[in-house]
Amino acid sequence: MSASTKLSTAVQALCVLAADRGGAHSSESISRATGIHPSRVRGILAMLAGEGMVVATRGFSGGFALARDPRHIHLQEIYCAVEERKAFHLDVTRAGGTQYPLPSRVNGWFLSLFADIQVQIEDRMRDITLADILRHIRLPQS
Amino acid sequence: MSASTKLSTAVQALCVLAADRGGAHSSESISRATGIHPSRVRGILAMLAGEGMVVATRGFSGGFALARDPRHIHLQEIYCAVEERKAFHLDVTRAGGTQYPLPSRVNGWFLSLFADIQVQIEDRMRDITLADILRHIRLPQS
DNA sequence: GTAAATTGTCACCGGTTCTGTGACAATTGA
DNA sequence: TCAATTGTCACAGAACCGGTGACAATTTAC
Repeated sequence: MSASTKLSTAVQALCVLAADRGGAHSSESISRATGIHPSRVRGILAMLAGEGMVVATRGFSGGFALARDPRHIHLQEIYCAVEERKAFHLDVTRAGGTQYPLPSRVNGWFLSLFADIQVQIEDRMRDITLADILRHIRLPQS
Repeated sequence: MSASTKLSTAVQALCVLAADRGGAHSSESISRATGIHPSRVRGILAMLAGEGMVVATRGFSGGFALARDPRHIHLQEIYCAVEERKAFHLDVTRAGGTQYPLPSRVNGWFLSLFADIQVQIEDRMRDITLADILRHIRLPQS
């Protein structure tokens, strides 16, 4: 994994919110715009709300809205909010201790390399804002 | 996922081969050094043999041996040989055509971003050779 | 105060992928 | 001829992911 589809889903939902910042959008309406199941929309936007990118209000006429200007929402934030596993994940649980020194040495080296690459990727994503994405995909304004 | 354990396994096996280039190493002996199942060793080294990094000889006193100097075996080659899926994979099969224009636009944008990142990662791996890895892990010479 | 709308969250199912393992044909040298 | 070895397939178990439904908690409208 891996960048799963969660990242894409999150960005799609944010695009809907950014396209009309007049009021709150329900998960139902976001689902109509994207084809994503409402429960999934709620689950993913709840993660973004937990990181302060989105404001979620319950109850009648509730829904989701952007908490900030799209120019100040960075792709790296979105990525970190929805992806718990790193892009390059290496399972080291099976590196059998001292019996096999080679696997643990190699895995240790890989872990530091992957951490390095991860930083590189996140730096790259830190330079991309939601406003940039909106500009590139030329969202058909509703 | 995505850098699976296959990459680590491949590097471990190559380290064994590089540590003693005198003769061929059987999958059995590589298994003893790494704890990896012999069948798995064969499967992964067969991929590397297909890309010309390793020479595999069948029959009595057969086995695997490096085909080149470790200074000329690059991590990027190993990675491409064993990993069929890209690190950043995005499943776009579910982007439902014209009914939902937003998902396909966002996914298209992501695909190009991920392709870019993939190039960055592979460039990084192209600068690392098997000899570099051996130096860093200080392989206990047999 | 009651009802409706909405989020938050959990649980379940089905599909896919990965790993570990065994088995066996093909090949090669003694 | 026989033993050793690769190449390759198949199978099971685990883990993960996406899709879906259900329901409690919360808030507004009336």
